[in-house]
Amino acid sequence: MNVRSGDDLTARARIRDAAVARFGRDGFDVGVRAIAADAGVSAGLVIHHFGSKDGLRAECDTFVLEVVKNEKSDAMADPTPGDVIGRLAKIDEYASLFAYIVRSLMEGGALAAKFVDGLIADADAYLATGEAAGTVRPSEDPHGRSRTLVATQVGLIVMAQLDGATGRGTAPTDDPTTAMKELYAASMLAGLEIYTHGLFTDSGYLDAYREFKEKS
Amino acid sequence: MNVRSGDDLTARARIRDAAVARFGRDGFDVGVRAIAADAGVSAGLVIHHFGSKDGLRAECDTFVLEVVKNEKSDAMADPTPGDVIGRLAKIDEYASLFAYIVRSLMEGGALAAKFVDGLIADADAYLATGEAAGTVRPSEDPHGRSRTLVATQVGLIVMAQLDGATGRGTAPTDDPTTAMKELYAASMLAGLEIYTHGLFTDSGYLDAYREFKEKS
DNA sequence: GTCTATATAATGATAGAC
DNA sequence: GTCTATCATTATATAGAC
Repeated sequence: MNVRSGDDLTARARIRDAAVARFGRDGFDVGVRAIAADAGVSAGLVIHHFGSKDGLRAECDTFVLEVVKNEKSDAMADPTPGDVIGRLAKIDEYASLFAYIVRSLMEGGALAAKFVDGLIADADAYLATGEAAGTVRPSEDPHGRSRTLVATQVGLIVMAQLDGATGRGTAPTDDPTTAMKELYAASMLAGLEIYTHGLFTDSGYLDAYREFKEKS
Repeated sequence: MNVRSGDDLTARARIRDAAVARFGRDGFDVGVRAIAADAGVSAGLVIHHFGSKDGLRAECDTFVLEVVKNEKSDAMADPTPGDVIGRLAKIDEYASLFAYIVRSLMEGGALAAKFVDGLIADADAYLATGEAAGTVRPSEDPHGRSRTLVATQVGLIVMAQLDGATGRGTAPTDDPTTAMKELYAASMLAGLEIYTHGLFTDSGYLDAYREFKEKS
C-alpha cells in the first residue's frame, strides 16, 4: 500500500491500512473486529482512535483520495501519461487501493463520486489537448463526451466485478485488478475501432437525434 | 410493479413486491422487519413463506428476471424496438424493478450478471442485424464491441446512481430511474457523435494497438 | 495507548398459540 | 396462514483497568 514496511507504522496507520485492504476485499459490511485482527490490535482500540466505524471509513476515504491525488501529480510530471485507472491497475502495490475504489464505486459512496469527477476532469483536459493538437475531433458537447467515455470505463470496471463475483473468466474472484485488466484488454480493440471509425456507416441516427432535439 | 391493484394479491405476492421495492430503494441490507411492515404482515410470516431472507431474495431475483424476460418478448413483437433499459426506464410502473436491478448491479449479484449478459446478447443481435442492413460498420471483434457498448450503458447507470446518492443533479436521491434518464439524455448527443464520426481524427491509435497486439 | 469486559441495539430465525 | 414472543447471534460502541 505504501513504501513503509509495516511494523514501523503507528497503530493508527496500521489500522487504517488494514481497513482499506479489508474494505476493498470484503466490502464495507466487514466488522471492526476483523479489521482490528488484521492490524494486530483490539476492536476497542479501533473505536478509540477513530471514534466510530464511520470515522474509520471517512479516514480511509481521505487517505485513498490523497494517494490518488499524489499519483495524479506524479502522472503529470511523467512524460508518458496514461489514464489514472490504468496506472493504478498497473501497479500491483496499489491493488488494495484499487479494490477499495471499486467497492466505493459499487456502493455509490462519496469517494466514488469524487473519483469519477476526477476522471471526467482528466478526460476534459486530455481531450481538449488532443483537440488542440488535431488528433481528437471537435465535439458539440465536449463535457458530455468526457462523461460518456468515463462511463465506458466505469462500466467495464463494474462488469469486471460481476465476472469476478460470479466466478466467470480466468480471473480469481477476489482480484478486481486482474479481472479489470482482462476485460479491459478484451475490449480495447473494439473500443479503438469505435473511437477511430465510429459505429454507424452514416450520420442518420445523429441527424435524427439533432432534429428531435431542435423540436423540443 | 404489476397491473394487480394490491389488496387482491396473496400475502406471499405482497411480501415479494414489497421486498423488491425495499431492496431497490434501500439496498439488500434492509431488514426483514421493514419489508414485513411494508407488506402489512409480521416478520415471522416472511420467514414462514420464504424460509429465509436469502430465499426471499432469490424469489425476488427470479421474479424480476421473469418480468424482464416478458418485457423482452413484448419488445420483440413491438414494431419499434428500443433497448431494454430504455423501455424499463421509460415505464414508471417498472421504476421499482429498475431500482432493484440497479441495486443488484451495484452489489455484483447473480441477477445483475444475467441481466448484463442479456444486454450483451441483445447488442450482438441488434448490431448483427444492423451490419447486415448496412447501417452498422463491420468489426474485427463484434462481441467485444457489444460488451463495450453495454459497458457504456452500465457505466451511465452507475454514474446516475452516484449523482443520486450524493444529491447532485436535479433528480431526487431515491429515484434512480429519473437520474438515469437525465444522465442518459445529457450523454446522448456526445455518444451519437462518437458512434457516428468516431473520436479520433485518424487511425493512429488503432494502428498502434494492432501493431502492439501482433507483436505479443 | 492499549487492553478486557460489557452495554446496547439490531439482526435472522424459531416455537408455539390461534 | 398468520400472529406474538423469544432465542441466538452479531454488531457497534462504552467503561474502566493497566
